[in-house]
Amino acid sequence: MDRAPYWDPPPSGGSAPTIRARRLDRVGDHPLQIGNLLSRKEQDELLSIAKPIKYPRSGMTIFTSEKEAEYVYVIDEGIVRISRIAPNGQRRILAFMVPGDLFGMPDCGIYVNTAETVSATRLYRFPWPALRQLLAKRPQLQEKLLIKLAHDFRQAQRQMMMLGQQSARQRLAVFLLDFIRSPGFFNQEKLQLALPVNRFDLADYLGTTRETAARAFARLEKEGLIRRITAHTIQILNMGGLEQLQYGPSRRTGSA
Amino acid sequence: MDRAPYWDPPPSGGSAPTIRARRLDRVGDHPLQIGNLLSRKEQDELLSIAKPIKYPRSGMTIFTSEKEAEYVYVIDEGIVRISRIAPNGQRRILAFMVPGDLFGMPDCGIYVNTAETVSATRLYRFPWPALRQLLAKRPQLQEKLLIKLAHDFRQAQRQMMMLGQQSARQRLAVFLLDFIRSPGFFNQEKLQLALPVNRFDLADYLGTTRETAARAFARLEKEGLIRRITAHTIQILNMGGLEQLQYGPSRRTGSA
DNA sequence: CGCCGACTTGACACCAATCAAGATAAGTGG
DNA sequence: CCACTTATCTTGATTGGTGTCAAGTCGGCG
Repeated sequence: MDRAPYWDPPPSGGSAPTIRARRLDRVGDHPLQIGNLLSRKEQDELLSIAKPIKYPRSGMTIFTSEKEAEYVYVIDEGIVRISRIAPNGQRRILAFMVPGDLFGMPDCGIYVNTAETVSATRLYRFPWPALRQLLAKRPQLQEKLLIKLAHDFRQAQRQMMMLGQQSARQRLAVFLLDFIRSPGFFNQEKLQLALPVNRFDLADYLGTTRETAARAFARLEKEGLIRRITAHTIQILNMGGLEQLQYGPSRRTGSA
Repeated sequence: MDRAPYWDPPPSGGSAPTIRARRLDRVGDHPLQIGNLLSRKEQDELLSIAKPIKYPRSGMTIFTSEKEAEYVYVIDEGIVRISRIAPNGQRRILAFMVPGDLFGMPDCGIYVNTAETVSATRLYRFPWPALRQLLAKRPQLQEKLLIKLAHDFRQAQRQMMMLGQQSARQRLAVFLLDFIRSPGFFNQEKLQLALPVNRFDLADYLGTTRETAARAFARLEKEGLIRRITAHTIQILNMGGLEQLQYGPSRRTGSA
């Protein structure tokens, strides 16, 4: 609140990627950050009520929806998927969270989503009552939480835009570009992208199926935009072409 | 913050409809409310920096994306649509806002969405700097803003679920049910629903086209769930049937 | 080497976008 | 009040993307 004209400095990467960039230019040597907004003093205060938790493997459950919400979490290392089950039983991944992201905000005291690890993860756990007390004492800290929330809100809106109006191929291109912009996944020299998620998670995130996701990969490859080294290692052959895809025709026939 | 176990009392209707319910049980006689969270004292404080603005007709622009964000708004009366234009030129309506809703939060000092009136509207306009100052002084007020934001965030997530995984007919059913739960639109005795939005806006909100929306209406009518009196007046014949639709098969073939 | 999971590709059916035309309602001028 | 115009909504025919089912391929691990 001492930098932006009115309110909102960009909480993380400038171009608002859906997979938010992992920031390496941390303020101090402290590991705790929330979207790179915190001052050193705020980090210390937060650390005093936080407990570090480790999840050594992927596929571990951090919390499930409908359960009583006692904690809120901030990622220090690793990737977490936030998902929800539709009334008809389908799973939908709402977001992949990366270091610096905050999740687990309760609604009427319970979690509304489910959080699971996608890779080995280290995170900070905050008891709600203690965090609320701290926020009440520190309006600036609360304001930064608000900024972070507003940012995540816009990410969700962006995802809404994508889900409703583009073909699976276009959505895949946007997804790849988001990851490319995130340091830690993309090797600039080899032009290789390391996808940390499998096709199943990818499909549930893009709102499609594994088969269609695979076909979208195949088509991008046939068009010369990418090359599949392995299923999780993608070489980018034509970055501009990928970027142009999202400006392409609106037509998403046969699609919802 | 004196009612819920930890944090989050439901900001408006209990079942979190996408079109949030207009609350008639206001705290006092003051017209200003934000999701029915504010105490009388907070209302007074907010009113002291707010200016009432009238938009007498529908289709009027309140602000457009990319423009410098000077104000934030709270609806007192009427309906506002929040939209964004995709890179390919398609418009998408992200939400319909009703009385008690807050919108216009800037990102890095500019608006990211466009807001236009759907009907004649009366709203309160807050200059950002003054509002920020007030929030810094009143942590409880800021907390309520945060609650409101978290609620809207979950609405967006809910919309994401819907957009990605259901057929146009199912999405229309959910949309109708949301409006039915909102007092002011649904006549309990006649079982008639007054839709304030035209097919164009409806289609852009549901992520489909006018034609498909019309066909979805036609099919619901043929199935005996609703009856079209006029294009904007719908009689509900089988409420339970509508509700069952959202639990229906996950299949959204030919759909994204 | 063989099993097993994840990924990929093919065939088919279906929903929805598009193009086009018709029907209904609303607004306008005589 | 009625003809005309216009906007909005609706329906039909066609086309294409995608879900589903099924089979095949690739890679890891014991």
